[in-house]
Amino acid sequence: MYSEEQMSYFSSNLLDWYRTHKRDLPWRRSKNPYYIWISEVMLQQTRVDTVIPYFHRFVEQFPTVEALALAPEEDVLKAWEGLGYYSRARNLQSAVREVHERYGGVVPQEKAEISSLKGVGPYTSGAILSIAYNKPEPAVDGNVMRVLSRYFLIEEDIMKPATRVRMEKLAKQLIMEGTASEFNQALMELGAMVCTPRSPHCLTCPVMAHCSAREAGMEESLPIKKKAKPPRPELRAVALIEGTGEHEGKWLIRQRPQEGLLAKMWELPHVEWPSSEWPEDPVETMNSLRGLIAEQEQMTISPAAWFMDTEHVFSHIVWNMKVFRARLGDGGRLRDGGDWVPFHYRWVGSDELSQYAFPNVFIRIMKAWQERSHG
DNA sequence: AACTCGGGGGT
DNA sequence: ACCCCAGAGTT
Repeated sequence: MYSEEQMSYFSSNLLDWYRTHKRDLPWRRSKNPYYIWISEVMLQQTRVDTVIPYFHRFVEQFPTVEALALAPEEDVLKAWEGLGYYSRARNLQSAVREVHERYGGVVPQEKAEISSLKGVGPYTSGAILSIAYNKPEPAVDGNVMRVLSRYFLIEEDIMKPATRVRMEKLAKQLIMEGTASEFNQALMELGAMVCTPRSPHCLTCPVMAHCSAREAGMEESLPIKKKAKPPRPELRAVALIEGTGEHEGKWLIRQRPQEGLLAKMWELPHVEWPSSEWPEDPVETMNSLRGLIAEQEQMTISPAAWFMDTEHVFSHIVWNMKVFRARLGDGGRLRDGGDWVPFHYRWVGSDELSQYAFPNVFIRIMKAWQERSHG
């Protein structure tokens, strides 16, 4: 396929480069497969600098497989708060519980076994097996596909599963005997530090001499990647509900359903706006908000004033949000009778908020609220 | 193959 | 205003 010369040059030069240039990252200070596993899950779709503080806190709070297996799920979700893709945290704990119970707490070394764990896909299984156990398995992520597509000038769409499979075969062939752990990390390190998405630093690249894209002047136009669809807009009206009487000084929050977007996270009550744009008159918006909350939440509120606008961008949705301060109607009581209520509600004071895991957008709103009410 | 699932940093 | 990121699960 590719010349032996081009391949062996790549492997040996990349390895030499990595040994002298690798960053000192927290998860590189041990080969504990449990720590490697945590880091790899956190690093899915997330940058190194973002992950570092979360990794430190997480391994301190859950230092062993057993500690994580026995922890309450809500504690794990709280430790993940702000990192995003929260199913990663729930899948990780579920998988760690399986390792605890079925494998006696030892992360399995067989590809089939480790791949069967929740949240452990082709990349993560290869990364753990190679980095922690030095097994010659490929670990192909976005960095690796970018590097390989350039060095070997591969013009296939990296969004296609077939392209990743091809890259895995190639990446495996490139692993020299006994070097899997270092080589796979070297590939990713090159992608992160040198062979970057835009304006790659070819002049400092250890394998530039035989890089096919560089020779062809195509390093900036690879890899080929089909454009993602833009996120669909959603309007959402948020009720910032302040308690009265026995709930004075508290806010009303609710927990999201077990599955789906932001599963099991806590949030401020809000409704999707049934139209593609906001009314011009905020009074009309507040009246409609009261009606929607009454329909959907079986709860009467009195919206009092516009508080702020904000935006929250997901990969596939963008929430365009209007936040209103409000009080609870019906004498300030939650309806707790036989009516169907879709969410689990709770009154909490500002000192209790830290016990609950919130998506960042609601943390931003609540911070703005605190700053404005008692500066 | 297409969609779901967060959030932030780089340019 | 985009782009991308140490991806995996579901349909």
